[in-house]
Amino acid sequence: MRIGELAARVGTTTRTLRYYESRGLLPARRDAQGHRTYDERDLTLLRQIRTLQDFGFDLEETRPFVECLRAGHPEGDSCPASLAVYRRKLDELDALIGELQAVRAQVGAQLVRAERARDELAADALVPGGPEPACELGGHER
Amino acid sequence: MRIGELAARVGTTTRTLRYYESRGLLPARRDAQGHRTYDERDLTLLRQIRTLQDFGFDLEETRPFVECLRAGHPEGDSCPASLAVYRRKLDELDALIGELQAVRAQVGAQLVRAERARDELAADALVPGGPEPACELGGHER
DNA sequence: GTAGGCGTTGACGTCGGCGTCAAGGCAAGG
DNA sequence: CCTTGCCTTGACGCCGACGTCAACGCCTAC
Repeated sequence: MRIGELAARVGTTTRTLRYYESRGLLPARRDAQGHRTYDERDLTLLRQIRTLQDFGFDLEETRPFVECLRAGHPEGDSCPASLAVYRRKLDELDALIGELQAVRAQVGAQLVRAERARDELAADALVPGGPEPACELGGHER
Repeated sequence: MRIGELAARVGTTTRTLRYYESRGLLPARRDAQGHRTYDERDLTLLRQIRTLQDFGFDLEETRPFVECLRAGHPEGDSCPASLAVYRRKLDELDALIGELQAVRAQVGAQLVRAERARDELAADALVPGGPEPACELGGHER
């Protein structure tokens, strides 16, 4: 199988495969014409890389998985180094999610505050007598 | 106030202020020496930018807030355009947090699965008689 | 012969938000 | 006079994961 076919089979581009090779992640054999040649094993390696990439793993973080497969293990995560990457990623994700949730809360609060301020200004404009600055003790209507 | 002092007062760098100016976000007056000159209003604008940046807003997304302040409003989020940015950001954050939680769940599941597979292999190695493939009906000990 | 379709290497572009020089100006202080 | 310290503009570097273009080679089909 040549580079175009492999790329098509995993839904990526030839440029990407050449890039992986330049990073030493997915080296290729060459045929008589100097064309890159891949087999079914490379397909497995590439699928592993792409799956992790889809999860947001850095390319370097996929390396232990690829080496694990290349070492003959049935799964890319059958090796301690891969598990370590999993755990590190989980920590990163937890930290990031926590930060984002904090930011979300802050921005949400800002929006509520700003909308309330806007509505109060609008209400003031509708009442020519001016806004009621505070609510005195006892009933305030009539 | 010149650029170095302003930068120090908000805890950023002169390079950053010049970058903001190049983006048209924070233009500066010039003194007789051609040095950039800022006043307290610029300090307010800059603090608004930095606050939003810390929340993860793109520089372009801070522009409505800055223009709102420059238009004389008391707060950067006193204008509809700013509120729209808030809402868009909340949607983005919700989407992103959701994606990250989904990824977290997937990676967590992978880790559990891989660890279990590893432990089973280890247990097999400890039992020379070989692993018990399945649990037949009835008690299985003694 | 030639056009199409595959492959090759090399090199520059992209995105955002700056960091980091390089080379120079101008003013105050010793 | 010279140093120190602030400022100026201009330009390249960085990060990751490729996209895109250029110029070329080889094989096959018409």
